[in-house]
Amino acid sequence: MSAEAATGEAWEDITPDAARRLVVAAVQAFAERGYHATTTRDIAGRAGMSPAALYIHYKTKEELLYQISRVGHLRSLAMLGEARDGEGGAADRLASAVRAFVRWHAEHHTTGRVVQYELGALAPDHYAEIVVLRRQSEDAIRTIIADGVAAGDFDVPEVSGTTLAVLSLCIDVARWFNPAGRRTPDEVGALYADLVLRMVGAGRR
Amino acid sequence: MSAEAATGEAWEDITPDAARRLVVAAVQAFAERGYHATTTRDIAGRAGMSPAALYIHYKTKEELLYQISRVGHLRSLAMLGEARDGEGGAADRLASAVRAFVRWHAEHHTTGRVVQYELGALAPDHYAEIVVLRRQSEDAIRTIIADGVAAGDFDVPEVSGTTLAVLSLCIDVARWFNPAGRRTPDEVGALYADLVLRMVGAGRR
DNA sequence: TGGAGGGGTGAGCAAGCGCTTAGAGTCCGG
DNA sequence: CCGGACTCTAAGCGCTTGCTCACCCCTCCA
Repeated sequence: MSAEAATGEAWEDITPDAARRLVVAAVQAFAERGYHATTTRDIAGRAGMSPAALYIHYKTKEELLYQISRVGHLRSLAMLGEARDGEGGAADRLASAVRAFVRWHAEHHTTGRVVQYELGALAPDHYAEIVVLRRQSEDAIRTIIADGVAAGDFDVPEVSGTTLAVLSLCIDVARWFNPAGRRTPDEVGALYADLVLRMVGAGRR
Repeated sequence: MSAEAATGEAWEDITPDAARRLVVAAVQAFAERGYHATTTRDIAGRAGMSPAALYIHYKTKEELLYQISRVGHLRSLAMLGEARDGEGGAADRLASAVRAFVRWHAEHHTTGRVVQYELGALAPDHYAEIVVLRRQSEDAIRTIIADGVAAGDFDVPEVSGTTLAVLSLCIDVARWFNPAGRRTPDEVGALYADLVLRMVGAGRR
């Protein structure tokens, strides 16, 4: 199945409705201001509730962040794992992975910003768990690139460094993407897929 | 003069010594924890002073951040401007710019993190000023790429998008670079310069 | 020698934070 | 109809924050 079959955004699966509204509000506030500059009063206000209501559904403010981070990372991993295990050569799979990953970060740049840039606010045990997920995502990309090199389809002098570069490109989209800008998520995805294939020297042989 | 002649790190030019120690302490604290999670007590403690001493040299906590951000951005701009105006073809100048920029972000990743990721904590007037500097840095890279396309040395379907991609690569180094890691700043700079030249299709013709 | 100025500290202020608690309202099952 | 569970609010607590102030010490100059 195509890696581009992106999982739905939103947090529709979160119940009850109040818990979902809090998560959505937290994502927006964390993305705009960062975890530490966001207050529980701010989150609750955006969700149309009192600050105390937050603690009915979540143990702490940090647990909200953890939930957002975990779900976001699991989605990333699912997307990249799907691309790695897809059919086709390494070039097709790499292009597919980049298109999907870039598009996700563009379409869900608010979630992306929280997921990628608020790691430092996680409690140590939560952080350790998230790091494992991030490592697995990195491994998925590295595997595709290594496959390409092994098959002679790619010309890559340094697989790990190149893997990091590919991830940097994809992740950083969350930082700069502007929905009001001139490029759609699909357009950025396509451009970046092409740029990445050039980086790995696909098609030079 | 070569763009790689990087300006010195450090903040040696800041006087008096106390003001300099406060800036150095602030850079470290902001890089580790982020602006909002850093307290004035934390900064002052790292500088070996009392919290009140901070206000002898700086009007507010935000002014400290602004100073760090402004100097960092001016250094970036000087570096990139120098590369743009350097001698040689677009490929040489682009490679030079990327090598210098990446190396700077690797060597000074603490400053780099503050400069690139704590923009949201700046006061509106300071933020507006910094955005101008960032735009100029982006323009420097775009100019080199446009020159390459015009000269027929580059094969770039979308100059602006590619410019953003190049900046993403360079900037993101500050986020992940680890001095204890296996790559030196020079090695990352060289790898990234190569990757960027492939991205713009230099040497394909 | 005394005063001014610069640099610094300890103590504190006003504001705000994350989180808790007592009480209220609603809904549902017995 | 009543009691329990769930959800929520108003009010508040203990603590921390950015910043200020009164005072002190040291150096320099007239």
